[in-house]
Amino acid sequence: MKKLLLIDAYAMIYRAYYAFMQHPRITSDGRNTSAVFGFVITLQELLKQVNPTHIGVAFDPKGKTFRHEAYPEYKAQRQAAPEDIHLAVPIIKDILKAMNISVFEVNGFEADDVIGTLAVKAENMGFDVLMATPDKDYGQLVTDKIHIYRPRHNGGFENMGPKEVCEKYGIKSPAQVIDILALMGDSSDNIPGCAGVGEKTAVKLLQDFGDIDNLLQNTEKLKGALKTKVETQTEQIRFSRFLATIRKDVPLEIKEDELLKKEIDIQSLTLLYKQLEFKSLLKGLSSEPIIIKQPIQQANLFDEPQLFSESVDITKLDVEVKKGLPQDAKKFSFSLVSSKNPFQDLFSQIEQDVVDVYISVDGEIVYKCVLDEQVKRLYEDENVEKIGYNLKEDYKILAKHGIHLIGNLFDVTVAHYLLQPEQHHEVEHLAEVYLKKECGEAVENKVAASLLLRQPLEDQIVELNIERLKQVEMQLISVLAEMEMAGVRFDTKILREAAGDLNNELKQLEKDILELSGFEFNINSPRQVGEVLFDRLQIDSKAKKTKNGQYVTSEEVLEELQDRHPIVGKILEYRAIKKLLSTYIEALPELINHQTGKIHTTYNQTVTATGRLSSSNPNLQNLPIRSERGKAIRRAVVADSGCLIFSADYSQIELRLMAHFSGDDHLLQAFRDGHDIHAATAAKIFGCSIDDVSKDMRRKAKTANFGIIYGISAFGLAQQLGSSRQEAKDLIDGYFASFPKVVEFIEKQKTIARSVGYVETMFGRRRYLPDINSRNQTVRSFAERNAVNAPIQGTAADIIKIAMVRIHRRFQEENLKSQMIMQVHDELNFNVPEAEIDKVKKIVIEEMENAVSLSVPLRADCGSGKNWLEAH
DNA sequence: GACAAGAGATACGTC
DNA sequence: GACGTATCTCTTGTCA
Repeated sequence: MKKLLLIDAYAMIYRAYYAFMQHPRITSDGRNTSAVFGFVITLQELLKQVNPTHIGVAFDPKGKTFRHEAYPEYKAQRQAAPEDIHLAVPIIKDILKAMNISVFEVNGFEADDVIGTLAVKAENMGFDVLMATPDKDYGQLVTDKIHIYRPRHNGGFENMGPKEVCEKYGIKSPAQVIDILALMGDSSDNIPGCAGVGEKTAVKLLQDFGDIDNLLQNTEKLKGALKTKVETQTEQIRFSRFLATIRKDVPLEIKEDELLKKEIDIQSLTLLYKQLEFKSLLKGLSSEPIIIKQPIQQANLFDEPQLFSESVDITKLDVEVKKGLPQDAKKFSFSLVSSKNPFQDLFSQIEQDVVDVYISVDGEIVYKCVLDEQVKRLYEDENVEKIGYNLKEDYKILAKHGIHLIGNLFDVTVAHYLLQPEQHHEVEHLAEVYLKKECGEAVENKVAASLLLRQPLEDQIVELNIERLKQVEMQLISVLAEMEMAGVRFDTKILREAAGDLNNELKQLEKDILELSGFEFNINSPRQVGEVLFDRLQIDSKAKKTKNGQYVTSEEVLEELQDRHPIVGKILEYRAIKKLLSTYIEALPELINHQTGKIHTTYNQTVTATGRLSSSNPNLQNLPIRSERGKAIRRAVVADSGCLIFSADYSQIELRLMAHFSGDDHLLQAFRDGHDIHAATAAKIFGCSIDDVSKDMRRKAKTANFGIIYGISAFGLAQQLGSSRQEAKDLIDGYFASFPKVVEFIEKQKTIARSVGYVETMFGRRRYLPDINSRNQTVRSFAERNAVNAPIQGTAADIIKIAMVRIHRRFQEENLKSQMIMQVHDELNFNVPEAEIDKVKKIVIEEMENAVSLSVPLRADCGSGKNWLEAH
């Protein structure tokens, strides 16, 4: 198989150069080598991943191209390339020469055109072609045999064939990329496009008309402003298409043996790398290890520069380490930071010297060192406590390098989260508050600050008597890191099929809605929907408005108005489908990591006011489950081959906590007897036996139970029930009469909050409620509801965190391959090899149900299946 | 004055 | 009650 890798040199150089903007690479004599270094790293990564048989690199020539001749403004707005890039180009060419890689540069043509021509010729000669470039314009060249290899922001590359290109824009053939660009324009290339037309409109026009020629011949079919825009800019659109078209007929010969990947000239390359001070790259060239002695960086920490003026040889670290270990491990605490590394954006596989490791042993001197065996030994020493900030990120980066961060962790952001959950937790901020010092952005300062912050934070933790909670949270850091790394597998086929169906439905609905209304408007705009429904169609004379004078068009409002006009139901359905498509079905596949094939969410440990986790990028804690259509998404969450998804969730944990906290006899008894809690609640409120509870009674009781936990008002309850305020009030009165101790608990919480200004969970996690004595009733009521809800929601969070830590430990102890992959507040999900199912089930249920002892039993339900939906 | 980036609103998915 | 994300729309910042 002949495989040709073509690289757009400038595009890659720019990308690499800017990736280093924050922390440029400067040689000892002051040269900025970021562009060269970044390019070489990218090249190595490409060679490693693609393993091509043939390779070529294309440069843009100096001077004008045929596009400039036709259009003087072409790329005119572009700033001149930074001097460092100019200087980098000849060096990069030297490196390529030493690597025996052919360079192409054709006067009058850009690199795109050269690559386009080479790609087509090579395809005809039987090559598979990969074009390495971040530039989206290349999409037009893609065929079955010619793909784009596009660097991803989170590292790695995305292989884009015709399918991916078409999916990206929602078009039918890659050639349409030209028309998209011609319509929407491209500000970086100064392709004018059609003013007022962006990507969305361009795609829509192409879906309707196929191509630009057809569009321009049929402009009478367009309406309104869009019609005017297109008709007045016909020439510009045609010309934009000319500019956007990559040429495939550049006069150049393609010689197979020139492209052939050859041996590199190690001698020349070694010389170049030495001049450039590329230590890690040099290391990769020779088989002999190169010992690097690096002076620590100067740092002006807390305006005491004299501490840092002396250069300390890194080998001194060796001495320090031995001195501190292991007799007096406590004294030797240090911090590691690498989370803000600019390289993370570019690569997931990070070169050795790219991870900056900063270590401090006393909060004064900070060592910058190389990630070597010695450092690895430290990290993996369980007797050494690791202090830092955002340790979860560090844990993951180190894991990529085969280093396992073990021993006690102390993350200052997590510690502060326990003390002041709703404040900022950035080290910079903490340094100001607790150390009264400016810390700034510099990593070395933040490292030192972390170390100095440990004691004051620890003191406060002891003062609040929440050491246990601290221990749980600190142990949770590595559990979460492992979960994030494990990732969640999605079956993209299921998502694609769902996307197809739903897009068709959406299109039909859009058509219906616009027809029914008789107006052209954007259904995605709540404002426009409101205007159409209430101003034009006048379906409700006393429509509610928001504080900004806009009509309210929420689901809740529209449901009330369904009978007034058939358009209302259609809009609701449109919104439901649009939500599924844009938030889940179309967004999730984009987040799949190409190396692992999985989605790696981030669990935020220091975000919520109550102690819950949150999940982002994507949020896996709000994947649909209630609607039938939405279930397809959970069906797409699948196990690895040979594995099952195992799911376990706490049954009614919050109501059980209410029973425990309030000590209400009926609630306690109902849980001890294992009754259906909502039916039991209904029986009590309505004064009948549990067998006589009707569906409607149960529904009301269930709503009341929710209301109690959330502390919602009679008004809110009425909304939930869809009943009158009086009826809701009667229900609440009935509830309170039936469960007097619940009332007592609620009142007690409010009293506590009023007197001390905060409430606590069972484990002492605090939530401060400064508004509890506000004279504004709305504000005060909100705080009062928090006084009830926070301890319940927060204790539930504490409990599941304890369970997670214990389960993770048990998995390790018993050498299981099973992985915890998701947490959804009261539910844990696992990827489990089939042979381990029974063991896992036993461990998980045992640890969840025994995480804490309450006056009611804690129950966890579970199930397993090939996908998440089945496991429920 | 045009465009991009950011902020705020609105709506809606979950527990 | 607790979240995060998509989208629209308006405001603010940047640059010519």
